[in-house]
Amino acid sequence: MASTRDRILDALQDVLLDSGPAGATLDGVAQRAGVSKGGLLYHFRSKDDLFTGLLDRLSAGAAAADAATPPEPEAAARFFLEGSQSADSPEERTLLAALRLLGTHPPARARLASYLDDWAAGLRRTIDDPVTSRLVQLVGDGLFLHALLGAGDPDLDARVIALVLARTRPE
Amino acid sequence: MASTRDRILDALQDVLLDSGPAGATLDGVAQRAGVSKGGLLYHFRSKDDLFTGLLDRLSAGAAAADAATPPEPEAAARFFLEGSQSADSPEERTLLAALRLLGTHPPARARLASYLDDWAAGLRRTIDDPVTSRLVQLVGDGLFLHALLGAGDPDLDARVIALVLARTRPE
DNA sequence: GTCTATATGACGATAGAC
DNA sequence: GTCTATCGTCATATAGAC
Repeated sequence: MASTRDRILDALQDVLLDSGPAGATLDGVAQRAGVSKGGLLYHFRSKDDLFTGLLDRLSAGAAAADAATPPEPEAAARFFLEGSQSADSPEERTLLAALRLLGTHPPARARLASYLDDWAAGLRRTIDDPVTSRLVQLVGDGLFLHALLGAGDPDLDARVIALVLARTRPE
Repeated sequence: MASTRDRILDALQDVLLDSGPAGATLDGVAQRAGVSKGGLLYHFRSKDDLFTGLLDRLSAGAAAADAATPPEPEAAARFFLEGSQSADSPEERTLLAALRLLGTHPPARARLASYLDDWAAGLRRTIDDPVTSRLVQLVGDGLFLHALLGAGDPDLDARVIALVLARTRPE
């Protein structure tokens, strides 16, 4: 059973994803969550507090992603690279929503930087060579940026991924 | 001599870069540009029109970047990768300001996607192998994302860049 | 071309009933 | 715990003088 608090954060994500921070008003979020503005403000004292709640949810997801990273180098790299391309899972939705807070909510920048770093912890742990590990991370983040902007060429990207994965295999 | 119009767009960039979209009010931009709000609205009919003006300036910069790409594959890749790490030039400032419009101004997403694509046109033209060219682009965009969030490890990144550059050299 | 003054509306947050 | 009602503030945009 989802708590009202969680439903409010879900609504905040929805609003951020389809109207951006400009549409993320207390009224708008409350309406989407099916509560009144007063009800919302009982759970989150201010708009800042609401945004902090979303970033906390994001941080919680980072630990889960780290734990889900496979123990084999190539599988870990594939897990990371393929996860960078889409926005299907609930965790990805939270990330995309949080990215929209950049510029609007100053603490978002540092929290997102930590998130990217925590996510790549699984790569550093699994892949011995730090240069290879960083290469995988940078390519993944590049893919993520393109997915964010709705650009990218799936076929070509698949070939780049294959090239990078080859480097994770012992020779 | 900079026109008033240009000075207003400069002011918009300044405001976006240090207060984010929330601080980008007509009053704030006008004050920074040294004109009144009425004066601003003579040059740009609405806030939307003002944002469009910034995105037009960005598009103009993409063509210049393409033209500035060196004709040799490795030099082109180095130009791209090193340009992805910093935010010094006027063009980079325009890009960073435009990125802040994501979420606030819906058309910004597509315009930014085109910009990234136009920027990489120089790579596609110079580097024969499309997979290598795309690899350079993705790593560059990953570096850019990290620079944007203020993260990154310069020494390690330099080693990744060296690795990628090696692939642009004929064997 | 640039200004001042003002109409109009939206947002964040508080107070207090239920 | 959730609601309605309301206050104060600030933003966009218009109108019209200079």
